[in-house]
Amino acid sequence: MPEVVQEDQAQSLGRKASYWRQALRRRVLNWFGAHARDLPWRRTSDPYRVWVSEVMLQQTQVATVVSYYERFVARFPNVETLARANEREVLKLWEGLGYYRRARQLHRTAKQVVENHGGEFPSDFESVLSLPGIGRYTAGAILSIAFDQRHPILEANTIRLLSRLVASREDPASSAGTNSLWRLAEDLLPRKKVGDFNQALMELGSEICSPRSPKCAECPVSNLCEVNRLGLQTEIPAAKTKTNYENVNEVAVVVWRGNRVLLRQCREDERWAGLWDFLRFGVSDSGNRRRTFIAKTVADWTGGFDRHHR
DNA sequence: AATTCGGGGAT
DNA sequence: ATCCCAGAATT
Repeated sequence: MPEVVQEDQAQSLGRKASYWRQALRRRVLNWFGAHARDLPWRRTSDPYRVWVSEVMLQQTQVATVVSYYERFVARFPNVETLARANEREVLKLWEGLGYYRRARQLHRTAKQVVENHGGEFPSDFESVLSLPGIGRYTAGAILSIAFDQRHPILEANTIRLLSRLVASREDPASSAGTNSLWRLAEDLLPRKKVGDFNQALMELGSEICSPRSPKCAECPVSNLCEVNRLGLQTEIPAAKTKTNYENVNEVAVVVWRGNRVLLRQCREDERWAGLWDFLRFGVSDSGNRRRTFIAKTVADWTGGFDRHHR
């Protein structure tokens, strides 16, 4: 019976995947137990402090955050003291960290927590997610670390780690790539010690599974890792497509006739496709031939003003 | 989907 | 020099 055979294969694959996940959870957690760095925010499960650390750590390296975090929670030991502070002082303690919107939103959120949640940091996902400056990553991190709730996380370290574990060729920056990584992160979660597990993945990504030359020889999950098996560490994840900025010198010519102004509609194959613009010229080449060309083009367009204007 | 927000660490 | 960092919000 084909159906029975298919069922057996599916069950077999399911058992394999289940074994793989369990082995991975166990090894990741054991490794973390032995190698976790002693970071100040790991000495507490106070949701307020976990929250402060997570916001400070957004796009900011651990080494940079430590001293800022310690100074901040010393001055504002709980959500009430932060809510009562004035914004200038909060910003002053943030000075040098960058992304200053985070400080303002942290302050706003503290006030909201006092106002709407009786000063107790909310513990349900939707409430936390709705707070200013808290997205899917930060909400999952706070709830898993502070309350051991079963929420996945996905950020710089685990994007790299998970992409390599399954040798994903998808671009992690694309929405499809991001979606499959979130799904994987969710599949991997253990039932207990979720916060430890999430932190362990990040620690592993940061300390072992580094961008350029990952230390696979020291990695506790190297023999569960598809990239390691294939030797594709330098290929995966795909390099970020860097936005290239080119300096452009342009001159725009504004031609008036009465209360009307001359515009042209950009071709589909140029920048501002389909949009209306002044006559615009690159001036990287400022030689005479270029000037002649510009003068002639302006004359042509000006001559046809009545046909082309809008 | 692409940009913006930033200062500093790692290579 | 260049890449990258415990992302979120906006357009």
